[in-house]
Amino acid sequence: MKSKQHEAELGGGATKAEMDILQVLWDNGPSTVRLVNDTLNAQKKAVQYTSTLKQMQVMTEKGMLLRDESSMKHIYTAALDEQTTKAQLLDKFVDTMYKGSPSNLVMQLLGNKKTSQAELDAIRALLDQHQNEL
Amino acid sequence: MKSKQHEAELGGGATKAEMDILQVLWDNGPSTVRLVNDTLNAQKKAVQYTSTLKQMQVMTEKGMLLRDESSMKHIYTAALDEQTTKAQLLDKFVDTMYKGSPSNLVMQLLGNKKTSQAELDAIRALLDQHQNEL
DNA sequence: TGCAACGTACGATTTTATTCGTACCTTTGG
DNA sequence: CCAAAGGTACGAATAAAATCGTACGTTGCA
Repeated sequence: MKSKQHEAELGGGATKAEMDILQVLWDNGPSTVRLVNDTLNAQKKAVQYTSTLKQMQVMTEKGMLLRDESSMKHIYTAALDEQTTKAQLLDKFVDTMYKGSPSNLVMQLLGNKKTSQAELDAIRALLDQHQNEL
Repeated sequence: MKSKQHEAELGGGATKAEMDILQVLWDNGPSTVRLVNDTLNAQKKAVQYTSTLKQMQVMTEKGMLLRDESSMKHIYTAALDEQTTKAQLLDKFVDTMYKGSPSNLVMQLLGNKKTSQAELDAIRALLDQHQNEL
């Protein structure tokens, strides 16, 4: 017996290297390892082709990626879409950092010097819009 | 030559175990390893005293914690306060997950089923209040 | 046809992060 | 005085994440 093998992960996991790969797949759509690796390297992340390959194979085993092996050049796709995944991660972030309270996070955001006035206006607009949709 | 020894970390780091310890220190103020360890165990995290000790020693080396060794029972303090640290982590989170745009994060929050109406109201109130303070 | 280019599989290594065991020092009560 | 309780130091064992090297199969084309 192992400990937990896998089970679609995410919601709990996704390491830095994994997120980098997921982001490329979300941005480019279904891709080959070659494309993902080239993209990563173009982004300043020096990494060997086989490292990316291995990483993606592992992610596939974990259920984070789906693989079409009908042709020799396997095509990978992120199992979950960007929004769903990020919503889960944000949720976890809010839980651990802000005791599960989104408003606490916003409070932090407001006090953050780096949040520009334009951003604040945008946030307010979003809130207004959301209000109207109810 | 190593690779980078340390340099006050944070802004880049802080693993799960480290965050747990920091949170205890923020909640309780300067504490002994004993108190931190007891707190962690009370919180369901079963961990040996020496594990917590070692972890805190490593964190001290990294500059994340400050240690007063004037008495035999060393007293540890988080090097950075809670708000500052969390602001940095939030900043990083927004950068990597929302291309640096806080409003994108809020958009996600609004679409998140788990964000209650009460939370939304609270967020609006915060925004109004913030507006008035300008 | 034969070889260079390009792919995948996979074991092994390296690097971090975590957890502990053991040795040894200090304080305190009987 | 000395043993028990409670501290710190530190090497080492585990676990988890990330990176590569090497072996080997497939395809295109000179």
